[in-house]
Amino acid sequence: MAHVKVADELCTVSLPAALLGERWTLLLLRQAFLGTRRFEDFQTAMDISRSVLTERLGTLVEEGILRREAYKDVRTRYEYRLTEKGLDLYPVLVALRKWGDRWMSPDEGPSFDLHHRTCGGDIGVHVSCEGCGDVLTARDVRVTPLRDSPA
Amino acid sequence: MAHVKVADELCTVSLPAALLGERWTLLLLRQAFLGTRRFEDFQTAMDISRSVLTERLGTLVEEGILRREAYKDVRTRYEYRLTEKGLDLYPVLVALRKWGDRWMSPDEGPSFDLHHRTCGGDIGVHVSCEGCGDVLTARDVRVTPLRDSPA
DNA sequence: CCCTTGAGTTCGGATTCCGAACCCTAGCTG
DNA sequence: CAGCTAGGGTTCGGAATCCGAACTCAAGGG
Repeated sequence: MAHVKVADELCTVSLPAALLGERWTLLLLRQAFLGTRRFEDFQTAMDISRSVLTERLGTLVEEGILRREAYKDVRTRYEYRLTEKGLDLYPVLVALRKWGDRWMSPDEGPSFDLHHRTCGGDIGVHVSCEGCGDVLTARDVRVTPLRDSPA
Repeated sequence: MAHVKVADELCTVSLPAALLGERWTLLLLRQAFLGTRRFEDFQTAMDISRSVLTERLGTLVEEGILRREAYKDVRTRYEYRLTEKGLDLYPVLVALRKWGDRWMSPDEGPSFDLHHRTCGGDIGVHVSCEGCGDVLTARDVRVTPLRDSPA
């Protein structure tokens, strides 16, 4: 995370935003959630330069979002797999996807579908109130500064 | 969106990922959702260079996520406000925040709280099945490629 | 008139990114 | 066993971005 200074006002939005808002990182995670695991596969799927890929994979491993693991195929290979922490980013990616479906959908429609593995239903993401259960939008939420209010 | 080629495999995850995964963009949106609207306020709150801020605000306006509007204070000012399309990114930001709370929380805890405006309850984001209503994780979801399967 | 403020623009130097070439190790091939 | 190939990187020079600081420009204010 080269530009963590970007988020030096320690905040639980800006820290992850600084990490994920780095070129390629979100794309890389998308690819990981689609099942890509090997260096070569990331490289060809995303058409990213090898040096930058090395670096990004490295940061994500450092951050504990991916785990680098050797395994025996016909010979020793390495794979990058999502950790618990990484898998926990799923809502972010799905939210991105839902937004993309709605606002940036290419004419041919999305390139893959998501369904509930057991019942086959569509997947959704919702911001909701843990108290009353209502589904909320930005306007229904009140922000309360806790420390030195940010400007 | 300088590096849209990054996402030329047209996909409703990679398009937004390429847009938001650009340095500063997510931070800028966080700031916008916190209520920042003016050039100067963004600049000082995020400590971003003015030229890059100009450019980022520009792309977000082009993309229809922000709207630039003149208004009369003591004199004519400009503000950048979230459009409908922009507001609709809220789940992404909240998902980021939730993940940050869980995995990157600084010792002092988060710097602001979110509550349901009407009932005061906590805010959550969940991936769920629109069919059966279950809350899902990445492992509960099946991916079905629709076009040329991406490697 | 001169000063200040908001909102940018411009510019030189520092970073980061890119593509292409190179390296190293294991297994296979003959 | 010499040589070839593939996966997974590293290195390098040039191109694209980013940064901080200074400059611009218009509208009030004193």
